[in-house]
Amino acid sequence: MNVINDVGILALSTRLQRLSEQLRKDGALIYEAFGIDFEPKWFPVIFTLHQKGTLSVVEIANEIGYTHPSTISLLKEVEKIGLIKSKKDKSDERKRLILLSPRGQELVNKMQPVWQLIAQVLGEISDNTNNLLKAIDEAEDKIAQQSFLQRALQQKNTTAL
Amino acid sequence: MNVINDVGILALSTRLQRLSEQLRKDGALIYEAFGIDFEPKWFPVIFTLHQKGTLSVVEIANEIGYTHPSTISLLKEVEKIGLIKSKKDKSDERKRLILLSPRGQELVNKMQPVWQLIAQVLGEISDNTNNLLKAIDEAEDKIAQQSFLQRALQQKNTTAL
DNA sequence: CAAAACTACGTAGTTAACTACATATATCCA
DNA sequence: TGGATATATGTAGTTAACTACGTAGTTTTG
Repeated sequence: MNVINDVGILALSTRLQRLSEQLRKDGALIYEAFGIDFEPKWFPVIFTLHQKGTLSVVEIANEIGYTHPSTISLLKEVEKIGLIKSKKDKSDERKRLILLSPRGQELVNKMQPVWQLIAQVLGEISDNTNNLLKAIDEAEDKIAQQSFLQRALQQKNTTAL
Repeated sequence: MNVINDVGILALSTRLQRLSEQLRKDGALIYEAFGIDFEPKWFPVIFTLHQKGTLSVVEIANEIGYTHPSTISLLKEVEKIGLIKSKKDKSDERKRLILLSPRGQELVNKMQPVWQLIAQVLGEISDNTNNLLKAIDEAEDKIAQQSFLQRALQQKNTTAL
């Protein structure tokens, strides 16, 4: 992976993706090592429900930053293994309200110390001269002010490329 | 995206992935805005060939940090639109040697100023109190010393969870 | 020097996200 | 108050990575 590390900023997206995938893969192995039947990709959904209680499909999607179809398929998985349950919202028949099942709650409790350990180790990995998590926050803030595309188009015009 | 931003480090992988995707999407739009028929995902392959000249499939895969099947499918795409060509290695009949076609070379030349602009804008976005690219480098260094999994297992044993 | 092991490439199938579209219900306003 | 618009959910198909496996050529070694 020489070239891609060397071009630096140009391959930023590739680098981000690679690191993300690596962490997720090891994450799966960590749950396994603790004898917990849980996949890292379920974390956003389960943790959000743990924090917020009962939410609709779209509310969950917004919380976790995924599209609603992706969220639906995640919900299907975790519903299939019994971590959540769902019911129609009686005041709005379009909505399906999702919440943790007792088994889901139980699993969350069991995972708490593991999450704590994971958080500690991830903290260790990402806290360096430049803190990775803070760097993400800061970059996302910048993009929120003006997107990557907008910035590029502005440059294009000012430099008359 | 409240909850996932709030849990901080626990959702690191998700955050990395989200940012990566966002950059890639805007990247595609930038090439389009410059009238260049090029997809961000081709960048690692094309740039590597630009830098290194002629390489085999597996060599490219190693350079860009992808598996060789993924690399093959990328190569198929860029070969289809004529940016690269390939030939059998005569000293090792198993190998297929890949290099930029004249048209690929030409496109690279045309893209140089755009890459420069992209690099500048990405630099702007990622250079904050915590520099994102450096933070990635530092985190990957740490992982190279001892993986996320190994660190977690070590913790597990010392804390007798 | 032939069998075993290894390397390079390729294909098939999987996965986890996406976009586009469809349908049902709710809300708004002329 | 009913027709237009908006919202919530769901389905189908796409994409871009992956793993697993197979084949062909190369190298090593008993």
